[in-house]
Amino acid sequence: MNLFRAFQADIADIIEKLIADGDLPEGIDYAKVTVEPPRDASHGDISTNAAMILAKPAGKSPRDVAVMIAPGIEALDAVEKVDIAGPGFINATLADSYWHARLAEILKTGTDYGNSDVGAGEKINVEYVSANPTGPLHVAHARGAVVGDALVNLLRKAGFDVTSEYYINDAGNQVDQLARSAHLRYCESLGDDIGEIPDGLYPGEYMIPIGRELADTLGDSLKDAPESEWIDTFRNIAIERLLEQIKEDLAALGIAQDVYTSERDLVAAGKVEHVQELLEARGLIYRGVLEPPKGKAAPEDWEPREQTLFKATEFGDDIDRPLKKSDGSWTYFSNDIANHLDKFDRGFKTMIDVWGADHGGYVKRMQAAVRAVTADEGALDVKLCQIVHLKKGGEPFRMSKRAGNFVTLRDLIEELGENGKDVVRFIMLTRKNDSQMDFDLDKALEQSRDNPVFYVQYAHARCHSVLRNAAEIVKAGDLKPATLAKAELSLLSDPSEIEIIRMLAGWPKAVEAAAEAHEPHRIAFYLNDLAALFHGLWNKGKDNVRLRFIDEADQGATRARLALVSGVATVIASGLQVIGVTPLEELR
RNA sequence: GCGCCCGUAGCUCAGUAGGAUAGAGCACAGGAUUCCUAAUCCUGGGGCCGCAGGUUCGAAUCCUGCCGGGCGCACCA
Repeated sequence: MNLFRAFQADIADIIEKLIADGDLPEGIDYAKVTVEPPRDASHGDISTNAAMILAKPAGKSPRDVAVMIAPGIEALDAVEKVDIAGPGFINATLADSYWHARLAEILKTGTDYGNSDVGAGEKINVEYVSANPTGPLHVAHARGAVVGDALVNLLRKAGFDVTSEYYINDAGNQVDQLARSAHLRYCESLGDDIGEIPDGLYPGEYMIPIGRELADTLGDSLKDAPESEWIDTFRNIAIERLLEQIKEDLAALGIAQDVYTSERDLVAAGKVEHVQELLEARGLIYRGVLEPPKGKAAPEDWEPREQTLFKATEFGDDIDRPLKKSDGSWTYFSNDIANHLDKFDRGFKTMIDVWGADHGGYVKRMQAAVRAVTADEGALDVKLCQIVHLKKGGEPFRMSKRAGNFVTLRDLIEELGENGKDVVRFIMLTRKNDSQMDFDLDKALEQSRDNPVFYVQYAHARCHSVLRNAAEIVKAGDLKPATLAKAELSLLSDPSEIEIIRMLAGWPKAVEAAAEAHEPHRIAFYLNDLAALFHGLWNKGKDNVRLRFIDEADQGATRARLALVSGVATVIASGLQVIGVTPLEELR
């Protein structure tokens, strides 16, 4: 349970009572009343803006309103003291016993701590990666993959019913070029000298084994045959093989989407026509000619052409958008509308797409289309992931012979060694998605404060190290969280101990806030802060023997502190689960 | 030329859906190991939150206009 939400409900009750008693006007709006942790810990544990929100409609000063509300808060069991401060904040300090109860709750709940029901089982679709099946994944895809996958975990923890999805762009010109590339490699495998790979085809060496397989299974009969005789087969096989590779790459990051939707299947099933009918029926389609783009970006071959256009401008886009190419075939945009309508038809009113920043110009029109086609019942949120600059020792990093100039995802993970998956996943979440990011391979492997992956893992390992060492004093069976929860937790009274429990108890709120904002990076930052607090407490034990976790002379205090340590380990593990990183119990 | 994103300490970045005296790491200057991993911690200096207006009890956060950087700009995917 998010404790701030609980207090918010308490305060709502207090306000209702004041209304009933005639102290506050009937029908006063207190929806904007919030309960939050104060920025400055010296202001107590929880803080509400209630008095400032209610002052104006109540026709009183914030202070007067605060004076009315404060006694009700003070009467709550958990509250030790209440202050009115600043412009009208009501601050409450909670009793230590309240925090002890939270710690016990954490230990009993385990890594499920932080699970929430704010999602209320609402269905959400998260589409991510969706890379064209024309080559292996590269680093740019890795960020979107991690952000998408962590977002899925996060939303699930917050109580949403999440489906993760990959949209396969297996229709259109580029997969025909893929088929031709495969045919070229097929000919090569049969002994032809193919020379330079022509412009527009895929030159990567990853096409070679596909050509060989086609030669092995199909023989040489299609070598000089007209394209129409082989293109379907070649395209299908090539897509299938590359999709297998992509899935392997994703698996190396610990990712496997629930649903793979094929663009080609959607088209074949007539979904695009369905989109057209729907938009037609709503009067959102017309034949027209677009203005040429202004300024220097105008293409030289531009000429006025009549096209089938969607009235995207009615939904906030800058210009109306073509649904059909000048040759009458569907645009990618049309197919993608069908993709989103299909998701809506499957029951997803909230859809999230994770895209690369180079698709930024596409956001408005897709959101416009989703609104149009769902009659405003569906909503699309797009998370744009900015560029990742890969570095090594401060210098730009390039390698890869496999895929032209790009570093593949596989290269990246291999370069990072046995914990490559965990390192990539954590580092990719150390920036918010729309900030550019430098990813330094050397730093990512460094064992120092500067490397957040290590720093958090170290805190977790340190907890377990303490618990291992404690086994010499406390019976192993008594080290289980459920048993530690029954320790005399009131012995945890030092401010720095309470401070850590306060941080741990803030975990559910952190989860809810991150989930509602669709921002998984917040989890990584929370964990870094928690780790810092724990390392700090650990070191305080150097000067102050009383703060050491293990005290051979005092079994009771030791058990209480071990409960705290176990709670820290639990919450770190819970957070790492969201990020998709395996918590380590030992580092070496 | 238009649209989107970004602009916070010397550097890299957070800033909890508008809250109180704007934070962290790195770097820099000091300090802490008879003691659960010093792989860590503590202390210090450092800021016109790009600029200028506006909205209100209150703005780094919301609105408008500029400045600077990135991305994208019929029918490609």
